[in-house]
Amino acid sequence: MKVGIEEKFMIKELISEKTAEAIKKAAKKGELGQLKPEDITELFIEKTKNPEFGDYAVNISPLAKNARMAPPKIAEAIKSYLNIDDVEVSIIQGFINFKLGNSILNNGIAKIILKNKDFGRNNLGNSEKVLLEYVSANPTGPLHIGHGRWAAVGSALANLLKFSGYEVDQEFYINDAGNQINNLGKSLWIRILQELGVEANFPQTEEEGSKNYYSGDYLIEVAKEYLKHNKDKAEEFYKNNSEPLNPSDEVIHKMSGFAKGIMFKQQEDLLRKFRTEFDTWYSETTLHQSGEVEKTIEKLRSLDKLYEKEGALWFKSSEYGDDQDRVIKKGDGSYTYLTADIAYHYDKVERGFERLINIWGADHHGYVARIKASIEAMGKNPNCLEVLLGQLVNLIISGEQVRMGKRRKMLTLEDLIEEVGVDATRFWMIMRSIDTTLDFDVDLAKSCSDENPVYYVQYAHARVCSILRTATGERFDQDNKTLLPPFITQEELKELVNSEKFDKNFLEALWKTNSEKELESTKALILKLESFEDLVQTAAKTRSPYMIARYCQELAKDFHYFYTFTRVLNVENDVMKARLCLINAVKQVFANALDLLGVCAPESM
RNA sequence: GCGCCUGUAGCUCAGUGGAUAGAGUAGCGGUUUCCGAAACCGUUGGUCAUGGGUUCAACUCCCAUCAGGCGUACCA
Repeated sequence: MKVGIEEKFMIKELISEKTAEAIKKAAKKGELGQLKPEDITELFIEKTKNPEFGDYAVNISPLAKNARMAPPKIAEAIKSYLNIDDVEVSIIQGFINFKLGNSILNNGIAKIILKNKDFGRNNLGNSEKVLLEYVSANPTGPLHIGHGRWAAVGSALANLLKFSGYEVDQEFYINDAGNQINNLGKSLWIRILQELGVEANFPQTEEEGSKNYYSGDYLIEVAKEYLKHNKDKAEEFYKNNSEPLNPSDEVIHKMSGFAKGIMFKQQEDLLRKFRTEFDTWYSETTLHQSGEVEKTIEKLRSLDKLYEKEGALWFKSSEYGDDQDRVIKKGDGSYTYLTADIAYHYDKVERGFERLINIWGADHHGYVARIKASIEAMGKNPNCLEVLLGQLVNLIISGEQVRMGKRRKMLTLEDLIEEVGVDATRFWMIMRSIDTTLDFDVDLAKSCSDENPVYYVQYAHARVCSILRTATGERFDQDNKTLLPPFITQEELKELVNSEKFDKNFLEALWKTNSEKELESTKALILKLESFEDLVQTAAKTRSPYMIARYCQELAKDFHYFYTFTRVLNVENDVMKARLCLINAVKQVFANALDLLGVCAPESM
């Protein structure tokens, strides 16, 4: 079956277009007072607050100013030109309300069956080439919970943007150069010495430089791994480096190289397990080695954006809105972190990406102005860079807040996933707007109870599947002790939702009932399903995967409500078929939505 | 001091300048001979931090104040 006109449009679009037409007609005829057709602003179609009013509504009060008429009169004038098939139009004060008829609702289901996996897909992005960078952790230790939030949100956002017609590349910038990497090497050296039985300790106080070491236990394993293959080498190093805290550059280099290799591999493996897949792993070191960093400096120099002061080289970022100028090359001749980052972002633009989206922790927000300044200084449009600043994560364990410290003992992302599972962790990480500090309640996320929104959603999906299984399974007749044939065979069920030959007429049976509850719950469910398309666009536009998570909860709610009042099986055959088709649509929408989140939609649980 | 984020029900959070500010959870009271009760229904609970301003209309926009978080490096 081909997609008919009715199935092409979202209900909101349909109402919006028809209303705009009606307003234009009324304005042309001079029935809207002073209002001219060009005064018409974008109409805001909303769901009604109260179902008694109808299903959708548009508030025409904003037109009152230009028209110089009372809102109810405006509404009356517009209404007389408003004619939408199978939609009842009514007026209450400044609102025009729309009540949808059955055939519009049936079309909503038909659209889902026809579009299937592509229901919700749209072309908002218009193939814009996006580089989405997130996580970008230092390879100096295990990923922590905060990284987990960006991994979950970032990968979900990537899915969402792709679904909305953007061409997305996901990238992880490996901060594998600079001081922290040296510190990592020095720290590993101490662990290796300890494994060799040498007296070697991390500095204990800040004065002694404890901040410059990674004293977490995880390096013990790395030290053991190193010694497995390089024991002789380590002993040889020790002969020439008797002071544990002052190894030679050669030792530091070897140690940091080994450690970061292992750390990076661990991060990569964990992220994959967490369903976060990057297209590119971009190493900071390669930026230095390829001369990209030098080239960037030369470019800025040639544009007269650099100057020397107090033995350092500065970038005039304050010319572009930054609070102050920034050091590009330190007094000791080395570069700051910013320098490579400028080169990196310039490279992103040079690679042909039209939009750069970064997810950064809020603790990096001071960086936004400098990077934007550098993009502008290099002659590109700084607005192509969108930085999504996410607030941090607090862990709640047994009702108490546990603060994360990088260099102390901590709960890593791996531990969390181990305890809570990938699905629950992802859902919890995604379900809040990134503007708010996330309280991650480990006990709640772990609990397989009604308190856990993940299971609430997954349970709804499993319930749908359970009905479908029951529908096609043989039944045992208690009274006669015999087996009855299934309600419907596998083949019949498949035919019912076959998008090739789909005939929506049989959906009329959904409305045969006289039960208010059945009608109401069926209608609410269909409206929720239909609204997914619009929601995806809003979520993509505002870069808000959390909206998808909320939607899943709402859909689950509407389905459970439907389930409670409306039986699918053991009803008249044509009604059953129509309802089976409806719950198939529910299953499909859950699958599409959960897929965007990277959360499983289980058949049973 | 300055900058960014936050402040909405006991708790965790939604809310696009528009109708009586919503959900989950907690509390209280109910619902299962019948497709999965990991569910559902009802009910209690609000000075939308405070004070001004703009607007026909403000939780929403602007200003100030208060509170919390995060920044404010020749660290990354």
